[in-house]
Amino acid sequence: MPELPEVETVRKGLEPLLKGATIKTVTLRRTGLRAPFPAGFAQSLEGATITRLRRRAKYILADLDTGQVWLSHLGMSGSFREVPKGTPFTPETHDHVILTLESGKRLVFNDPRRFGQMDLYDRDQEDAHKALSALGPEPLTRDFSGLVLHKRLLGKKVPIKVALLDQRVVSGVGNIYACEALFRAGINPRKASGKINLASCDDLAQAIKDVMNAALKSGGSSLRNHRQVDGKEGLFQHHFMVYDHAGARCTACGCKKEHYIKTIVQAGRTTFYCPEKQR
DNA sequence: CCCACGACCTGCTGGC
DNA sequence: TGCCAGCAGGTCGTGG
Repeated sequence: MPELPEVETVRKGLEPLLKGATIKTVTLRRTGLRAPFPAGFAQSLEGATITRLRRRAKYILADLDTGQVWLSHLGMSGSFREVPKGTPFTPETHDHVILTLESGKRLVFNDPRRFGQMDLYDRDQEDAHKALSALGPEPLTRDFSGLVLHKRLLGKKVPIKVALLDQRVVSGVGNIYACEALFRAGINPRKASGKINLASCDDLAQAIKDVMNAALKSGGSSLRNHRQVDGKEGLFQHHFMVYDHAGARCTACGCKKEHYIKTIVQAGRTTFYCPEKQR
């Protein structure tokens, strides 16, 4: 469940549980996810108190009172769930990391595909962390605008859809919101990113902000039964205009002609778009 | 540097 | 009904 709105929803869901919480024990049920857990991972978390929960791009960052930061990425299929105090706990399939807090509550990380990531680094070295150092601007801040996007796309030949998935261009956008934003901005996903003029970049940057803000209000999108920390599902999937709508009549674009949402594959990912609106 | 492509995993769906 | 190819919200490394 992992683009910016989903990750931010997870962060918010974790906050009441984790902020100020002290980690009592950590159980690792395998040696790593996509990459091995860092040396001394469990021991470094044990006894630490979480002072703050942040998000950068699709990463959840937990500041510890030890000066370290606990980094998590959900990959394609990762999720956190809370197990209340006193509830008997037996691990389910793909429960890989279990934190028991001093409060008696538990936090479980489950990830069937194991594309997720967990790491630990020193807070004062944050700029040097490989996953974070090259990230582009946060789309929901003032650091991101049509002008900024335009500059970042200059000279690029990759299709705009592919550029939006590049976390160095703008961070936190994934396949769903790339498709939805391009639709809203009326931009053809195949268009060479370096050839998009400033006015269109303005539209696109605004579309990214709009669609992500709308998704955040709905608690993100829940595909394939994915749930948030509290067990509820996000609702934004009901507001998709193109994503997952292949073959459906395009109604949202407002033009009167009868036409349909098409798919193409770009950089190995399915792009959904309306050939009429996105010329 | 830039870009295309495969690899990493498991689970679900749709077509035969 | 059962089986299997194909596909899934992401990143990273390796080539040319």
